[in-house]
Amino acid sequence: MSPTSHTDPSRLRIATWNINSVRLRAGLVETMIAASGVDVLCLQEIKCRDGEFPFAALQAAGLNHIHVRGQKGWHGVAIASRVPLVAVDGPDFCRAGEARVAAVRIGDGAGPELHCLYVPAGGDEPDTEINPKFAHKLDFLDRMRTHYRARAGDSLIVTGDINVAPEEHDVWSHKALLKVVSHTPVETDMVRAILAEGALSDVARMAHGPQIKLSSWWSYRSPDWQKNDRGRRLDHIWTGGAMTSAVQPESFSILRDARSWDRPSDHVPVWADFVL
DNA sequence: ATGGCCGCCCTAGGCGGA
Repeated sequence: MSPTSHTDPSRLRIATWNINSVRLRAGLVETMIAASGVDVLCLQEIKCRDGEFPFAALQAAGLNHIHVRGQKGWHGVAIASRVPLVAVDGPDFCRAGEARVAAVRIGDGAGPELHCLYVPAGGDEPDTEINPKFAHKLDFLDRMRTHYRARAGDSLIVTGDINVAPEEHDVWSHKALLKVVSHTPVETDMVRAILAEGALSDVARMAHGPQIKLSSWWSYRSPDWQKNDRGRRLDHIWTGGAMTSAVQPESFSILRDARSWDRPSDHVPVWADFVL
């Protein structure tokens, strides 16, 4: 099992998890909070309206401050926290007007800014001429690039389901996935540019270097996800400015066990600790 | 690589996920 709750009040454990319906999996969210000792939880694909969010379940688990950006049936993101949050206007990355960005300041308003993102998956064909979903994904990523470039040096924590596995060892087979949406060169180059121009650090690779295989998502279609272990690292925690020295890379964790829970999400939780 | 699965919706096949 993974590290459990910690006692240092200045240390915040911040997690991201694509939950694939928060109403269906409110119980798993409670289990995850207990298993991880998480203080701030960023959720994607909540698949509900704001008022349908399972506030009581998260509050029962101690996350009393909740910011929801929902929509009916699809997409939707939320941030739930043990410490106070101040909601801020999130950057406008989505030209389709979908609920894919939630943004807060952690604490009383002077704390770092935290972004919870759900980047469009992009459909099947990695060709903007024939696949509008892929064009939408690239547009979303390009808006991210422009935004984070302008904010290089700011105190930022950027989390979420980025839907891109940017490095060779972020997929089970680099060669096999070069033409598969999530690992095509146009996408991986874009993510590298966002990180470089925004002076953002990828906490997973701060912790593990470039050579270790890491995954946070395994397809539902696999008859046995563990047997072939054909995963991809789609879920990310990036730091900017002072947050790059505030993060404790050795705390970085992927809760792989969660993929074997009863009726699991196809993504598992990812977290890291921050000393603020 | 594929599609084997999964969850949503004015309940049933279509859409989206990645």
